[in-house]
Amino acid sequence: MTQSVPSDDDLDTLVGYQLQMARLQLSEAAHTALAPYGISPAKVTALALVRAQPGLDQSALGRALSINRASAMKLVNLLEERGLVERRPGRNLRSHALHLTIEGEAQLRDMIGRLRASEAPLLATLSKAERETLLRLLHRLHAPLSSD
Amino acid sequence: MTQSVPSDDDLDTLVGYQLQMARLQLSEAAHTALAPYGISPAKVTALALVRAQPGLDQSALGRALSINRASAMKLVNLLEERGLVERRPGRNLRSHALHLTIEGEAQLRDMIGRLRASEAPLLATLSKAERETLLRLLHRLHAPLSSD
DNA sequence: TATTGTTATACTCTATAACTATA
DNA sequence: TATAGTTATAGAGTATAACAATA
Repeated sequence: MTQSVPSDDDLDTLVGYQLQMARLQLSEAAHTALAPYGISPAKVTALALVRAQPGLDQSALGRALSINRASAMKLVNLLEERGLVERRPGRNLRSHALHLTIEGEAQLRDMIGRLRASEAPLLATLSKAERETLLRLLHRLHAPLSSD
Repeated sequence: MTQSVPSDDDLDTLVGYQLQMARLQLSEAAHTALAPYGISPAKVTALALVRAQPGLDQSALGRALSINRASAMKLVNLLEERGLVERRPGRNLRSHALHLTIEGEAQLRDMIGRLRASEAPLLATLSKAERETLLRLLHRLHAPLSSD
């Protein structure tokens, strides 16, 4: 049982480091949970964004995911090939409006359920109140302007 | 101002999702902060692990970073080429003991300082107490057996 | 001029598989 | 037999650069 002495060059007090370590802890379980769909957690995020903002275009999707247009293009191609997303005529002649298919809606719900079940045992180390605090603080970190 | 209604198929209440979104928020600043060194945050983590556990071998480093032996090999090759890490004779004839060089020690301290400065403005949305709570909860998530 | 989609190409990170040497 | 290092190869994810069509 050692007494930790926080220091200025200590990695443990960097939020970015702790985020990455915690994410590693959950990511293996997440990939396993999604194995039946052969899809990555990041693609589930993309599907959820399309569901939350039906009709958004590829460039907007890319910006929300912090990837560029070309990468968003490849992502949408894959999701469309699998029948989860469709490109409809957009606001104007050069953009596409992205929408989930019926199949995409159904699969997304199941994927999210699997993800939730996969992280439950790893969160057992925290109380319900602590889990809620963690979610709230993380949310404020990436959505500082959100009011809810 | 919308009232959020938490639902079972809501991505916002997945810890893994919130971790990834918060990490994205910090990662651009982190890469910029490390640009003078042309090194990624993950490599800084590797250096910090070697500093914390001098003499550990490549396989152990890989396990700590959740990457396999072959990937750890390439990582150590790069860090050695840059003169930050050295391979010394290990416990036995088939393993190497990894150590930071003097230059590695110095650069690591500066890298961590840069990372700390880079995340400060992004953490301004949280109070000091909230930042400490966040660090503590994240730490417990990935180090559930740690006693300090 | 600026934006959207598209394509081609390249880079980073990681994995798998196979091999050698050592334990 | 099992483990540590090594090498070659492949896949995922992303970026840059260039172009066409449209705003």
